[in-house]
Amino acid sequence: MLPDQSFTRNAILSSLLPADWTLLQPHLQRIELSRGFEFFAADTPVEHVYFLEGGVASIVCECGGEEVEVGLVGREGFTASFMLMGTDRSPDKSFVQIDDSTALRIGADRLAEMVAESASLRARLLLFNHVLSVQCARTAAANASAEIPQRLARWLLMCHDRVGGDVLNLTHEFMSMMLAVRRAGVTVTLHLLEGVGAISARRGEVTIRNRGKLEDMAGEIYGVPEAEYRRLLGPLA
Amino acid sequence: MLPDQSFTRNAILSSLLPADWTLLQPHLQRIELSRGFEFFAADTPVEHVYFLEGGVASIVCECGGEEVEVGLVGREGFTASFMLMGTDRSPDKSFVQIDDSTALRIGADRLAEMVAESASLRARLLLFNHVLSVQCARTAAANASAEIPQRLARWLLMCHDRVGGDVLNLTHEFMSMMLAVRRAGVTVTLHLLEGVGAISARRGEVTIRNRGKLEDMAGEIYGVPEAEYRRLLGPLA
DNA sequence: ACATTTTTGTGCGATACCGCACAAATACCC
DNA sequence: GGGTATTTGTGCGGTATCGCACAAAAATGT
Repeated sequence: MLPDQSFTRNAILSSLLPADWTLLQPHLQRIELSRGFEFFAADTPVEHVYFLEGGVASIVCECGGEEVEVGLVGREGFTASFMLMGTDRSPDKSFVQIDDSTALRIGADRLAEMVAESASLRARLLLFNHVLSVQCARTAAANASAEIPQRLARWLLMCHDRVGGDVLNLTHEFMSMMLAVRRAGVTVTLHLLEGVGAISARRGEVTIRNRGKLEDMAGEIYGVPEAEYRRLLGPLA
Repeated sequence: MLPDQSFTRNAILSSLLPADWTLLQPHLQRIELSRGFEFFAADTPVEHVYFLEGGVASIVCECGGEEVEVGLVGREGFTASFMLMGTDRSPDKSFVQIDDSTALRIGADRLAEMVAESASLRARLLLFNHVLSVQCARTAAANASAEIPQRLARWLLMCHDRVGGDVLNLTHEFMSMMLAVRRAGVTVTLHLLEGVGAISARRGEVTIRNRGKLEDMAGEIYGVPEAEYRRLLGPLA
């Protein structure tokens, strides 16, 4: 059966008013996430909204043949937040980046109805959308002015924030696509981070060894969206 | 006195339902925009929301000493759209980039009340917020993968879309800050665009001569947010 | 008319990153 | 256990962009 509110690891769901939870709960369905699954496609009506309980979802722009990541969501939020704005689609797309987890999903139309009814539910979800906007703005700034080591450190930190442990299953190739840099550039930068003792890397796997050092490496480009989340939605349980 | 709905050049206001216009109209105040005026500051409660009737507002991140533009708004929208998400502040800031125009402003608190009351008003404003998010995402992608000529062409097009005529009053220094590139880089790139016949430039002034050529130069990185605007909010009058 | 400030043109050496290419290492499959 | 596919390590030449610096040109002030 479906979990009690206190037993989902999704931070938004578990912070809802009991009344709003009661509204949603009957329509939630637990789904196993698998690598590469698409939450929504570009310019296509979205079917479900997913409240992740772990793992990471990427939001990417397809732009000139390549895909560039513009957002990252985990159990602190949910996918397809644009549906709160009154559109059923977006020019971006989103997919599972790190799996090994579940999500609770609900039909997008159904959620839209409930959001229209309950102002408190709406308010909670809109706050997360704001945080996601801030994250995207910071990504734009980082892409314009930061160098690869800073950007990669920031990106690893954002993944680490959303995954249970310290081990991230990622290939260099994949990271290079997300940051829109050369694969070989990722390889040498990972060696740099390894040399400082911030991480250790093996085939298809990055392990966070020292968050502090990663944060030092990222500098000012990491932290603002995270602080905004805590300010508006509270600390992650 | 204040204008009739059909006489404001702001596209959002003039597309509102008459009932919503009646709600807002008594609280709107017309303001002359002057270069550098701040619509909102970082991490500071916003006082007013401005519906521009011309000119351009920049939204920028302050990040590591420098300012990077992450959004651009003109008479097609309004400032401080984050207030729709239930927050009174944001880590970014916004100011007048191109003046010579007016705006209709309303107290942010008052607008928040009205948005809470009127679902139709809320819906209209939220749609613009979505388009702004798409713009920001595209900016993030462009910053990651496009070169200066493409980025500058895109930026000039976005300004051109929002300003009445073909003349933009801008210094190289200012454009270099917005794109987070070297001032000298802007100078040579403007010469490049001039060489192709896309623009002509004089001290503190860029004139658009051939939009088509600018669009060719920008390529795929221009156009998606603009199409999303037309899809959801219709063509600009 | 002259001095001052702002803006633009231009050049030079450094460097971060690219595209490409290929070998080595590691996982996978039959 | 041997072949295949994937992932990673590494190097080389090319280029976009940087940081800096300085002079020319254009506006501004008195």
